[in-house]
Amino acid sequence: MPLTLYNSLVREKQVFEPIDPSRVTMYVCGPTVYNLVHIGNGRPAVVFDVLYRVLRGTYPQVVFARNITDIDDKINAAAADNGESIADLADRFTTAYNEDIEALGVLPPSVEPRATGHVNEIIATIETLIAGGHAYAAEGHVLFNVPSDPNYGQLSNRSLEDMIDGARVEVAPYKQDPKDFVLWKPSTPELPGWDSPWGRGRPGWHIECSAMINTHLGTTIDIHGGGSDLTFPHHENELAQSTCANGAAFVKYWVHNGMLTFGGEKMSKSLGNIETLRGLLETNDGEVLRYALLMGQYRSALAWGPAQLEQAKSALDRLYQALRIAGYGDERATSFANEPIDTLPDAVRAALEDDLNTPGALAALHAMAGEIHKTEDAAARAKLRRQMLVSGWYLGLFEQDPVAYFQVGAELPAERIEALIDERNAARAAKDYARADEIRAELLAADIELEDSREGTVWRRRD
RNA sequence: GGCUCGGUGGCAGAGUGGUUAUGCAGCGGACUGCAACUCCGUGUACGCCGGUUCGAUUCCGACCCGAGCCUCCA
Repeated sequence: MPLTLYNSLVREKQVFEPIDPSRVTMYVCGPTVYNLVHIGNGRPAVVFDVLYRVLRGTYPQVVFARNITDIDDKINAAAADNGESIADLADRFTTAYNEDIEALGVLPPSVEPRATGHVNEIIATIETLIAGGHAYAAEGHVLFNVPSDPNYGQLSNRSLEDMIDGARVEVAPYKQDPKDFVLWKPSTPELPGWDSPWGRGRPGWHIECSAMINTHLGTTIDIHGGGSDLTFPHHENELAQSTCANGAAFVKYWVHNGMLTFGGEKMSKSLGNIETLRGLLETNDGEVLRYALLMGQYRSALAWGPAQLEQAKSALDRLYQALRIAGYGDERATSFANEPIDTLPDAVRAALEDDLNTPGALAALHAMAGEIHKTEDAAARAKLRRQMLVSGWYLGLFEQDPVAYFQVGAELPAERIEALIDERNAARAAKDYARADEIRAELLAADIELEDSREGTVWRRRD
């Protein structure tokens, strides 16, 4: 089965056929780094990480760029508030972002370009647009002339007339057309800025991505990803700029992830109903958060909340439980890094290749876990365990030792726990159940739970 | 108002023109000294109304409801 992806541009699922199978290119919009990211920002990081893993398992070379927007009015404002440079502020939050998504098991992209590192390319792109009659300078600004692009609106599927109706923005006097958008804007002396043919200023948001894609990936790329809320205006504008500047097709497959909802509403900074990733990581295993993000198909809105987190935790526990009893050795999912996609169990592969049906893949994983429990055969268990771990690599799960998964963070030292277990088992052997239960209660008071089995007693941390 | 996408059992969430995932929670049972883990069983789910069809949750139409975008937003 070939990989299919839902292409937002044509609004249907398509078979993925790369422009050049020897070099697949993907670009995903990363964060604007002016504060800590929230869990909603974690969704595209995780979703496109899974896609990256699938592509890597299928094609010999995948160039994946995920940008950092490090010049922006909010960054300027935050830096001014803190009395620090925008570079220092952006560096801090870039580091924080990478730490946070690493905790979600997200692999580093091939390249992580920053807007401020591409000002020359941005200026060059703007000059090309001006030369081509697609942009004009006015009062220190440079604007993209929307009517110069006959295809404008194709991605977000709206006509120019539609846009005028809903326009909620004040029309600046220097705009030739109300829909024109900024490529370059002037900076006051106290604001960060770069010299340009139009005076000292800074780039607009959309042009960064166009310039960075050109620099790192090429004029026409296979996949452009990002949140569905970026479709308009950000991606529509990128598409217009790049197509007009390059005179070539820009993106073959536009892929957009749906939003996280909290209490039925979109989780967003403006509504304030957000939870920072960092905050969630204080009380939750990153893999549990990742599992929760994978519980829904990436295009759908996904409900987020404490109940969903509990569900994710219980479900992931069940899978780790199966890995544990299957005899784990030293193998983890990372032991199977970059295994070709044809080593995946059919059900998992079929699900992932069907527009990244991660809930389907997780269901297949649970089926494997059930089989592990139902068989006594060590070879069968080993095979199933291997299948689970390979699947885990593709999903970015099972990166922990299955015993450690249940034990990290325990209040008591392992030696103390083991000693109590030995004492309890001696009591059980002597049929002194009162003492045995006393010990178990003592451990439970320290949030340590015991599991007895024929192979002996194991302990786990209770959450 | 325009453009999208949805409404599936208590919750989350796949999927399919007929055999109706999966997980969490609940209930009953097995296992266990008791638990835990695990296993087995259990719930006449597909917004509403028509239409097509031998048969629709799945296709078509209308309606109701919800979410997203149209301003920064993943």
